[in-house]
Amino acid sequence: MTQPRWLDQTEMAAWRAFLTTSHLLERRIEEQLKATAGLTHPQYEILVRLAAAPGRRLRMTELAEGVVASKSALTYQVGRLEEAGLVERTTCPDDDRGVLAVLTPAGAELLEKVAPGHLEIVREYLIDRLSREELRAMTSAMRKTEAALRSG
Amino acid sequence: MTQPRWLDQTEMAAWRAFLTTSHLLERRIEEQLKATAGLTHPQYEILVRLAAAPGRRLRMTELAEGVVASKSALTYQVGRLEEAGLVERTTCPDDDRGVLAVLTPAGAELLEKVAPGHLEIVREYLIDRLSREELRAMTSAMRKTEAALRSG
DNA sequence: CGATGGTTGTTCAGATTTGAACGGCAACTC
DNA sequence: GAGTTGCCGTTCAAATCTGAACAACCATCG
Repeated sequence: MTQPRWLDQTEMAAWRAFLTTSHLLERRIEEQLKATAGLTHPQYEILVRLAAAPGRRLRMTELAEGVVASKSALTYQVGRLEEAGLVERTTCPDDDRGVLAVLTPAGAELLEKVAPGHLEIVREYLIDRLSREELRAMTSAMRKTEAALRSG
Repeated sequence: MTQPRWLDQTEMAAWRAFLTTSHLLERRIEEQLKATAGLTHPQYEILVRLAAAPGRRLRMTELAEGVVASKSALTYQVGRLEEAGLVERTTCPDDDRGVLAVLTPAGAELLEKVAPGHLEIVREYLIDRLSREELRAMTSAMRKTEAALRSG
């Protein structure tokens, strides 16, 4: 029977600002990617993760955890990217259950073309507006929450 | 022909932490609300906004801006909430085009019942893990971005 | 008043997400 | 090595979101 602990004014302001801003920024990014490259944000993030992975390939499950998507959502999006020739599927040599998503040269090329415009948005609306101190504090805060959510 | 400005390591870490954490937290909140009240997060946010509004009512457009949803998504969700008896629709007295979404007593009651559990999650994973300084910095950062996105 | 342009909310088709159920394979035990 | 348990990715139906098109209404101006 713990007492409900409401958020005080400062805490609530922080939470509402975070919630609203993350949605607004998501919307802006989606708009930019769709206009520039015909990609959704989840699709772009898949390409980014693959590009950064050794051999430009990742197991579906790892990829899903990386981009924070459900297994079925990832299956769907990798299917779209495969149709577009940006990603290929290979069966995992070590584990016949597994599937490796592999970035194709065309995928890598598209990513290189699109990334600058995407990062420009991230800069324009978020990074460039923050002081070094705010940047540091935000990273620290986000990592604490991420760690807590990943472990649960 | 501006040179592409990549993010340095610190900046990229901040962005990735923000992106990942906002998705993880969203997922956790969705899970909690669905299990506790059968509500989606967007639906919960609609109830919150209405509860805080004068007369517990808001124009559809204002509501859509408040919760950061598209017009059609709001139409859909208000429809669900109306079916559940948590919200009612009234034509706006001032403007025959307008529709007022009004929180019903049942909606207010459900919100009071659900809010503590929801806020407990927000505390557990975000607010309570942040120092006062981090909280302040995050609010400041989010507000700058929000202002920039709202004005554009 | 009548015309024009902008706003409001809904509708619709198509795209995407969700979560449960499933078949196939791996790992471990006895 | 047969049995059991669990993981892997996909499939499916249902729910939700998106963006364009639309009808109804407001506001302004001549």
